[in-house]
Amino acid sequence: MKYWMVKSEPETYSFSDLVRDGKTRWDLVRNPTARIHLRNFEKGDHVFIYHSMSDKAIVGICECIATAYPDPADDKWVAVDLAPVAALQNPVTLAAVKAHPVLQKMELVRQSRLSVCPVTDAEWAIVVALGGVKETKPAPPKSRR
DNA sequence: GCCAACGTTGGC
DNA sequence: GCCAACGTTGGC
Repeated sequence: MKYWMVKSEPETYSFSDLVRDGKTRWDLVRNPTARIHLRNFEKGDHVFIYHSMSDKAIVGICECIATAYPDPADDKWVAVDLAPVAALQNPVTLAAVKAHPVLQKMELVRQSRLSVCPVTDAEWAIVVALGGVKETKPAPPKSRR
């Protein structure tokens, strides 16, 4: 199993939107390097969600539930499907990442414009330890009678 | 195939 | 709002 990070502006699509939706198509990625990474997603890989711009923090974890397929909007590009796994209790901010001797070497810092990038096992463990993990369950079905 | 001009992303 | 970094476009 591999680890990844995808970025999104929370005003456009946030981790809480993903929790609400239960799963989502991660599409509209229009960068050649990001596409290479997306194509390497395997089912079961875990993925950090990073909120860019207004938040600038790693906020949650999701899982790849469908590997790359053509982006319905433009089949030159690809999409994957993601489902939420857990929120970070304390989002790990970009400032914290830059302040950490190991995390400051993350692709997130090295190439800030890349919207899909790999995360090493070591980086993953540190972020999870710093952030703490809170189970994110789909809303329980409403009892009806 | 090179490179200047322009566009986009995202941090500050 | 500015700018750095990177990508894309198009003239030559």
